[in-house]
Amino acid sequence: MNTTTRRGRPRKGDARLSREAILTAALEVVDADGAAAVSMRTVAQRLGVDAKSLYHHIDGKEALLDAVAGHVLGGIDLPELTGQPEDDLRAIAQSFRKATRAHPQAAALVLTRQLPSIAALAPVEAVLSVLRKAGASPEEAVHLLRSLLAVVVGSLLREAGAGPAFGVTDEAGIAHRRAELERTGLPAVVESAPYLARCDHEAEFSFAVELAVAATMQRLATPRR
Amino acid sequence: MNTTTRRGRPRKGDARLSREAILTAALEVVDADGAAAVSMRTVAQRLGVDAKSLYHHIDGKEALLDAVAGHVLGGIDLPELTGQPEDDLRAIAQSFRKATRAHPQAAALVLTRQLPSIAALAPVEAVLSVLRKAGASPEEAVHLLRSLLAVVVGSLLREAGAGPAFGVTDEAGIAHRRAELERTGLPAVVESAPYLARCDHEAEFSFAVELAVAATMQRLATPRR
DNA sequence: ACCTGAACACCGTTCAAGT
DNA sequence: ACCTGAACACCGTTCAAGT
Repeated sequence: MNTTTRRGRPRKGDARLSREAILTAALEVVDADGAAAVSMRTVAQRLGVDAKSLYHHIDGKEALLDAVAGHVLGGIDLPELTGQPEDDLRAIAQSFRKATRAHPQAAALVLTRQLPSIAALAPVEAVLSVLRKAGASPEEAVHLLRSLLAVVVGSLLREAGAGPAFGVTDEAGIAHRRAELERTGLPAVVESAPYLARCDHEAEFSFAVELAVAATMQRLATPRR
Repeated sequence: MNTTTRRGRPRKGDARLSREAILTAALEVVDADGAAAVSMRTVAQRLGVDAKSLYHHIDGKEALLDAVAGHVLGGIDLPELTGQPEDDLRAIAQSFRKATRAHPQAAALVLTRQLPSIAALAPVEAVLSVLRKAGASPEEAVHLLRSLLAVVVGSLLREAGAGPAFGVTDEAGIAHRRAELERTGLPAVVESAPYLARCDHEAEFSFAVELAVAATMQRLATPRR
């Protein structure tokens, strides 16, 4: 036991409060107890500080959550591009997934907040440049980018447990869910119930990305107008 | 001015409080002031009732929001199927969009909540049956369904102003956004800035759906394994 | 059966002080 | 320049009453 813990007036000579420290503390709260557990008070407590002190460094709770989301998104580790458009698009999508999987409890935050566009610029530049090299016009590249982003966001949102989902990953739950689906009596649902009841998120993500990449390449191969 | 307004003890002989009435009131609050404005107190006030009374009909705030989301999702008006798989998939996607556009402020709620799978069963049955008729196996139909759902959810989430977005719809904002994008100096971003700065949500939705439907049909035309 | 008063343990945020 | 005490106007929710 050393001198780092104190009661009462905390951290006299310790590191000062800073935007960076607040952000880190907030992310710790998210990772530990989920995004719903973030409050000015819980974050401040983790720093041994009064909640009101945070306002000297951050613009309020909404701004704090935006900053956390931006921070996670900024953690994307983009792949080196190979020049093979299909491989590169796949790899960028996977790096996006990796960034959100690093903080599962923060995923919904990242996918759901209106982010300051700047935060996501690096991956956007990467996708656009791959599409341009593959023959897309600057305009078409934007449409394709948005389609790809929709697939990625929609898939990761399902994985984060937000958004409409049907499948479940634990063996116990699958059987129950399957029985539930079969009881609906809807013919196509019943037929697909065994597959609808389970969900391998990684496989589904890859499937969806694969489909989107194939569609993209197919479209670029077809001369337009 | 008639006798419907009262102060103090409200609605003596009026319609009784009910789950249905609470749900409607909550949706009114969402439509009027956004999902963030929903509280047990604001909803109760709209019914001329104490907040605590709601607990006799609903399981708490989270359950209330789930119910509102389910209610909006339940308002989907599915198209009659034509037997043309591509047309049918497109039409189902558009009916999904229509349901969320009917309550724009509730869209994020619908797209973001872990819904009781039952709520979305009708559209799921529709999509699965179209895919089966188009030649998909029960298993492949599920993967394709999930991919399509991801595209739809991701696109609508962008439209709802949640999730990462770049474009803007008002002429005033577009110029500003464009300048901002050009200042980044990222070559592909700069090249596409004029298109990146604006976003026609309906067109982007249709584009993404079109791409996904094309990919789906292409895949079903290719014999698997 | 349904509604509420009193009460509790929380929130985010402002502002005038304190060092 | 940075932090906090006092204070305000909110939250969701429980429980013991009241009708």
